[in-house]
Amino acid sequence: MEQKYVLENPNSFNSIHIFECGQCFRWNKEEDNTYTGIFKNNVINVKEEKNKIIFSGVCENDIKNECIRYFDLNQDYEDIKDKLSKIDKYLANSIKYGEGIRILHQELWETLISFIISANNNIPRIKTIIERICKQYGKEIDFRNKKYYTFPTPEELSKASVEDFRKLGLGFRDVRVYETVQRTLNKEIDLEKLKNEKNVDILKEELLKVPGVGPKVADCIMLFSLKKYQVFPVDVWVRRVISELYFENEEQKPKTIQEFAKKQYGELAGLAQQYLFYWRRDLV
DNA sequence: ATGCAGGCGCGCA
DNA sequence: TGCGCGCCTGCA
Repeated sequence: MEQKYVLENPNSFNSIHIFECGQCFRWNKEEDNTYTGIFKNNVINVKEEKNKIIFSGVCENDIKNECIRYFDLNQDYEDIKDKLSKIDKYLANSIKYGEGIRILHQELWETLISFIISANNNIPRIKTIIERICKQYGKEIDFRNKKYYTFPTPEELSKASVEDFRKLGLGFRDVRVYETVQRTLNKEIDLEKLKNEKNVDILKEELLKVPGVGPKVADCIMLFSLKKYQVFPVDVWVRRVISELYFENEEQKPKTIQEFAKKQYGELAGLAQQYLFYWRRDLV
């Protein structure tokens, strides 16, 4: 049965900015320019109308609570943008460009596997691979005469062999994902412990032990799932944009970029990263 | 066709 | 500790 939640007078909410800024892989644009996506066991359609956002879909629990958490609706993005815009004109400019960005609160397990798959990969292919995994191992949910598939739990994914992953197109990431599933099942990787770890340095150290998780992937997981707004993932685009804007286009090392970001943007560096990334990647 | 895409893991100094 | 290199795959 379909549920509905209407957010009145939203601020800082733009579907394109949110779903196309590179943080998520399972939201797709519909013919009518709304977006439909799936998180946990929820299939949600997001529709923007004048002065309101309409969330509708099939939800295990209360759709309002699910959306408030997932879309970070209790966070004051106007305040965040004000603070960041004062830092420098480049950031202010990119914030104007991606004013409706929000950092989604995505499930740790899905984020972990998705970003292991993202390594040395491109977004269309990442999305295709994830859809294949979900269709093969997730649970089916019907919504408006279409079938959607949940992201498989560790138990569900444990049915896949390395060869199965290879057939789904993971390439050399097959062993990494397989190993991660196994280690999660035997509790060598403890998802709950990771969720509860407050210290970002310890958290990163733990994430780096996971096969297929290097510095960049670990940062993405911390920002996109564990709400660590201070971490600043450095991918090729961020490296490019920071080098161009602040280092006279001289390509800097990731380490230099991170040190710079911490100094320049402080505790909200991760948010700054999203605005800069979205702005720069959209230029091409 | 060859290079490249939101890196990682390995081997070597 | 820090570097260089190879890697599945699909697409331009």
